[in-house]
Amino acid sequence: MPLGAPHERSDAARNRERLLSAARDLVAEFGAEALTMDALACKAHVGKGTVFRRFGSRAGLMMTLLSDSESEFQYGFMFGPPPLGPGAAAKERLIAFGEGRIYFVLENGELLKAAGAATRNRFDVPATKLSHRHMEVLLREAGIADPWVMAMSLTYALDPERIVDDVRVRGISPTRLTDSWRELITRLLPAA
Amino acid sequence: MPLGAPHERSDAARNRERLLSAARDLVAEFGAEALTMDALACKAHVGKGTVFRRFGSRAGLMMTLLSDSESEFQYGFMFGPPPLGPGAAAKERLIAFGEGRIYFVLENGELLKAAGAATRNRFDVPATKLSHRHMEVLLREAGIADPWVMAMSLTYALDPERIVDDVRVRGISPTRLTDSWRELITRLLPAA
DNA sequence: ATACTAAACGGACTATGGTCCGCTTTCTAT
DNA sequence: ATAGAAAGCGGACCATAGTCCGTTTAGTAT
Repeated sequence: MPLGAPHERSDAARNRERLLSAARDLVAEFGAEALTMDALACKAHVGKGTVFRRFGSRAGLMMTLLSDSESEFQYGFMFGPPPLGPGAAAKERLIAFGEGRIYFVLENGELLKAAGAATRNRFDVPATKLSHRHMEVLLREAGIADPWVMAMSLTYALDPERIVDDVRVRGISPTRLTDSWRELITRLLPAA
Repeated sequence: MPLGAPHERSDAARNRERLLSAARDLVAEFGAEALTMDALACKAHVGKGTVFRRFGSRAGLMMTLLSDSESEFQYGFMFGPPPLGPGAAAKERLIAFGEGRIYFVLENGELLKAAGAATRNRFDVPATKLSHRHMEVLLREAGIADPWVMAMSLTYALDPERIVDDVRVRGISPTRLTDSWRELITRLLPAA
């Protein structure tokens, strides 16, 4: 909760816990795809309006559910050891970032797809902004002319829907994805 | 209509015309985003079931609406003059393809976004498959190790939602997009 | 303790994509 | 012309995300 928030009312806190717990149960049992807001409200013994006030939307709920694992990955590329974290060359860090991202998506794919779908402006997701900014900085360091736009191209190349569907629908192995990502970054940033 | 189709009944043909005409009117007047299937059925004086039998889904309708301009673009990169069409080097053709695609998306953005949204497996869209295949062939010709996967990365980099939002929401000029695409392909395929 | 206020609550309501199925129309074979 | 079959039709119906607003409740000031 943001600083300066006046005080969270006790009933609000209680309902938030109920909702998160019920949501985790439902996702564990039936998968994120199958979670409906009505079912969640019902299972948490809470009104539907409460669900939406708390999370804003289905996508917001999914992002909340993701935030722990997401924070962990973010910590990894911002403060962790090289080659993912600081200390390695931009090229190595980008390769490691893409590989990490691909495995992260494959672990949390359902949640990520659900968080991205039905969100206008997927880019408004804070985690997406942070990833984009990270790649932008590395690309600038590596001498790319328009790092902002290039980072956007790479962001979409790592789109959760793309990764999940490649692997689960089109039968591409994760290794092929990471190998191809490595080839992409290697050719994009040859000077090392 | 595909060969071997037994015969299109006259009432079916009449309703198809009515629907297409009504759909074009609605898109022209209110934009593709705002088109609802109920409104379309009503305006065409046709039942809702008829709309869905004809087009399958909202996305299917949008694809039908797109098919003329899409065919034109497809013709351009398959049979048209170089550098877009055959006769130029793979690298030049890829650069031209991306540029053409970016402008095509900016002209038909609403329809394309509407066609892609709400479609599971965006990749099932035939036009997308064709574009992917085209890039795959060019990438193989240029010596990319896994052209299928790389073509998928580039497909997502040219995602309609991405292009439209970059330009219309995030204020990036089309020129920056095409310049960055050129940089991407140039670095990706240096041997020319 | 009481009264007051702002926040939270809940569930009926709306919007919209998509499905279902009994009825109608067109075509064809006789 | 007639009858039968297959295709087409329409709109009631369903599922689900998201909104609205009158009611309840937790904190606070007296």
